[in-house]
Amino acid sequence: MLDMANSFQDRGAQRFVPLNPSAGEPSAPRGLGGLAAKEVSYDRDEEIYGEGEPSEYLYCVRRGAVRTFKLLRDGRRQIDAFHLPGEYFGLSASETHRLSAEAVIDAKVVIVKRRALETRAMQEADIACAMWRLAADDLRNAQDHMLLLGRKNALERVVAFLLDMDRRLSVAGVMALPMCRRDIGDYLGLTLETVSRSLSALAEKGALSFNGSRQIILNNRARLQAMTE
Amino acid sequence: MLDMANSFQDRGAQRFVPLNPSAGEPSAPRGLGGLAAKEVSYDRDEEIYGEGEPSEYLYCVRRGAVRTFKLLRDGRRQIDAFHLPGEYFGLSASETHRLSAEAVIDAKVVIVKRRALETRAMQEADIACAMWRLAADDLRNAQDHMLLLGRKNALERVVAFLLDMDRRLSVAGVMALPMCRRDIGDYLGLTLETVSRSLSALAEKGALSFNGSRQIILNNRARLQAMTE
DNA sequence: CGGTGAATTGACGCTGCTCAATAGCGGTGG
DNA sequence: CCACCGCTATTGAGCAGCGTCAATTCACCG
Repeated sequence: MLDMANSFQDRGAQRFVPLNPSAGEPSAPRGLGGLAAKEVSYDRDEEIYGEGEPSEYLYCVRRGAVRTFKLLRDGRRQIDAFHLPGEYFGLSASETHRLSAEAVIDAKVVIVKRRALETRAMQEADIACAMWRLAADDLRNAQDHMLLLGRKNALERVVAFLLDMDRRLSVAGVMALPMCRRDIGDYLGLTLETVSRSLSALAEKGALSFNGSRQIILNNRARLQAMTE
Repeated sequence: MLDMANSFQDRGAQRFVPLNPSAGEPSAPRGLGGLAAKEVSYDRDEEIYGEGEPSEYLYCVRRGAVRTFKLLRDGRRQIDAFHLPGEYFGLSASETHRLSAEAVIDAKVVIVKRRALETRAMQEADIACAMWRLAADDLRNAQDHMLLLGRKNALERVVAFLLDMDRRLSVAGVMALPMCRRDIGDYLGLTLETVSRSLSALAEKGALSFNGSRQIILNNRARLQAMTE
């Protein structure tokens, strides 16, 4: 069960709040505060929900990766966030989704009925506080990302992305990106070509090493960090 | 007192959630859920709080306008949001502010101690839900703004800004902008010159009329709306 | 009126986009 | 096992939209 002891303390990224700490159960995990949960699988590029649809669940990524995004009528896409194992998404305060969600690669997610969550939240302040924290964590990420989209140049954006992904999914110093260059571009407000060129430039400078186009090793995190501030 | 009856219904923008519906009281308004509140005044461009400082209050704009923003080391600025009368800001889930806040013009704000709010929230789910809604509304705005910053061109950005401001502060079809072109640019991820040029182009096309550089009348809202979708 | 900060407008240049060609990589089947 | 195919990524050339720098002009206030 979700640890509520410090609901108001600064606790860092949401992914460290386990939906189901006794992980590994195949299906019907106990879920948030004992609420019924269900596991669902999605294929690569499969839609999880669409913008405008009723918002019925809170989702937690178990395996794979998910992108949430918005589209303009002519097809321009802005990816809001990538959601990796352990992270929550899809809980909206409005009745309908304000974003669409798709699996970046084959993914498993755990879902909890929003209605049940809200009912519990009206009774138990702990649950309501946890929901507040989820929204607040998303908001913080969004604020950082607005600075990136509004004021950083291409290289700074790519470096920020790499450092974020490195922190969230590196194993033994190697990150295996689940998403393609177009996804990265649509997240960073760039084209896939500009992303590719920026990565090549960083590799050229020795700031990173490739192990195939999606496996990347950062060679000097502190120096990269200084490039985005 | 904040209406809690429909805490989980889709209720639109946060500014319609009155902190103190019996407005007009000069000082010490009753505030959120009966919590002690205090009124504070700030001069134009005065700092309300800085990024990194402890987050101690929830703020509600009573008069004037407030900008919240982030800075890069070299001075590039991204304005996160403008906060107009009736709107809340400054409540962070973390212990420290992730944004800075300044008065755009002379402003009065009502403040409520965060500690008191959180104490109440742990007891009353209503309060916690209201806090969730505040964060969720901010998040929704941030998501829309990321699409704007990442994928819209200069003209589309300026049109989106005008429609938003028109909705939030127009009186009898006329909006009196409290902020300068630089503020608008830093909000839209543009330079002040590009903002000025876009406004001139719109006036040239007859889409809007000026009454001095900061008083603007939109002439065809539906057509403008179609330009940003 | 005159002064000061804000806004407009112009000329020019650069960053990142567009369009296009090529190279790499992973999966599939002969 | 390797040849092939399709998708992804890289790289190049040219261009355009927005930024930069600079010169006026405008609006507000003493």
